[in-house]
Formats: sequence, structure tokens, C-alpha cells
Amino acid sequence: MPELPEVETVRTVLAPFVLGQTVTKVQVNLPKVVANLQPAEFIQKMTGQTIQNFTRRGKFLTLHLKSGAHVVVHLRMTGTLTIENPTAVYEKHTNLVLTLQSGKELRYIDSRGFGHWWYYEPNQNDDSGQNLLGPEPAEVTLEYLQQKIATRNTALKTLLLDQHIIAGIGNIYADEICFRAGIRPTRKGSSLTVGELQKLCTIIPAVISEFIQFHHVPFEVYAASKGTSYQNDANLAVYGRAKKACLHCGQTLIGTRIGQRSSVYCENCQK
DNA sequence: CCCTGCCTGCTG
DNA sequence: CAGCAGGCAGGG
Repeated sequence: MPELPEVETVRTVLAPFVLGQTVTKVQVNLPKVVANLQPAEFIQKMTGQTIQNFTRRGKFLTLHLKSGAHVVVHLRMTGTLTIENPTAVYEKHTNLVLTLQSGKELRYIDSRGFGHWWYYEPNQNDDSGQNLLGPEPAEVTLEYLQQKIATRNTALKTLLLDQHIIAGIGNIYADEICFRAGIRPTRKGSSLTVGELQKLCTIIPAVISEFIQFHHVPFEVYAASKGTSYQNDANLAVYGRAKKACLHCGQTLIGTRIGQRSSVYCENCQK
């Protein structure tokens, strides 16, 4: 569910509540959430740790602990993180809870249970997948796209969704990027002109950073929606708008499937 | 490369 | 009720 801009929102909104905090208690309510440890081991290793930094890479979040260990969190489709007082009612599917020295709780809620947490000791190899990610959208260059996109006989949309090529783009922003670039998501990477690759190079970071801005909400707003409202709907040009009028030309937007993912584009504005 | 499984919940 | 959901790994 959350893509890079949403994950970045989670990070910036929650950072003030977790930085410098010591974990006083750990609850694991759904064992499989912790991907690389048994719940009891995770609880034992995490209790008493101090959170020194909270970073994002693609759609992955990392809690850096003062001990040198680190914890990776991936929200997948439905994972959310919230800060609550211990007295607050527990949402259904509250799968993991870290109680902080402030008295507040960092709660991980995930109805589908696809998301994961990984714990790594200081010198342990991080096999969460975040080390295999492509560059952040802001780091993409024309040369890189020529090498990774222009050589591929695969739909542009599918390539944009590949985290090994570029980190952080999901189904929403893949469609939005294609629309903004005026390129049909069905186009093969190999069919793109240098001009189009150049356009992508500018538009990919622009769209991602714009939505990070849109999502910048005060904690109260974030908390009120239980970490699920990212305030992006009003700013989406094509995602979720199949059969509606294109905001640029008025033509009916096409809804289709590309690589098993729902996709929307404008036949007139995108070539 | 395509396809499935992982899960629950919401929508038509 | 079927079908679909903003993600990803694993297998063929």
C-alpha cells in the first residue's frame, strides 16, 4: 500500500517520537511478522535498546540502534505505524508493539500480515532486500535509464515497479509518472527515445518529491487517520480514475492491466 | 518472462 | 458473493 512518499511521511511524522527513545517492552502478537527471529528472541534482543536514528531506503524503514544493531521494517500493502498512549484501544491486527521510555507505544498494525520486521546484529548481513534496491528516484540519471530501461523489451510500467531498477515506486506513482511524462505505460523500454528517457529522468524525482510535500501532515492529522490517510487522492491525475475524464484533455481514461497490476492512462495525452 | 501465494477487508 | 487492493518473493 504505501509507496516511497507515504513511507517517507511515516518516517518524518514518527521520528520525533522514537529518536533517542529506549524500548522498555516488546510485544509480538503475530509471530511471522518478525521474519528472521522467533518472537521470544526478538523480544529479548530489542528490550532495552535505544533508537538512535530512523531512516528510509525505497519503501524500507530502518531503526538504527545505539548498540549497532538495526531493525528493518517493510509495510508491504497494508502495514501502518502509529504512536499511541498505552490506554488507547488496540486496533484489530496490532501485530507488534514497542513500548518506549516516554510511555508511548509504537504500534505496528497490518490487516493482511504481509509486512515484515527484521532484526540484525551489528555485523550481521542484512538480507531484508534493501541492499538489492536500485537508486532512489532522486539519484536516477539519463545514463542509468539508458542502461536499465532502454535495453529492456518490457513494458515501462513493469520496469518502473521493479525495485531493483529504481527504489520506491509502486502502482500509483508508476501510473502518475507515465502520465506526467506523456508516455503510455505499455510502451516497451526499448521503444523509448532519448528525449523520453530524459523526460522520465526529470519527472520521476519530481513526482515523488511533490507527493512527499502533499503528504507532509502534522502528527495529529496522521494519528487521527491511524496512519492510513496519505492525503494524495486529490492530487492523482490517473490512478483510480479509469473511465473518468482526463484532467488535461477530457478524453475518457483507459483502465487496463499491465503485468497483473491495474493501470490507467490517457490514450490522447500519452503516446 | 509470467504466474501464484501470502491475507483480510472493502466494493459493486 | 466474486473480485480486487497502493507489494514482493519464489517458482516455473
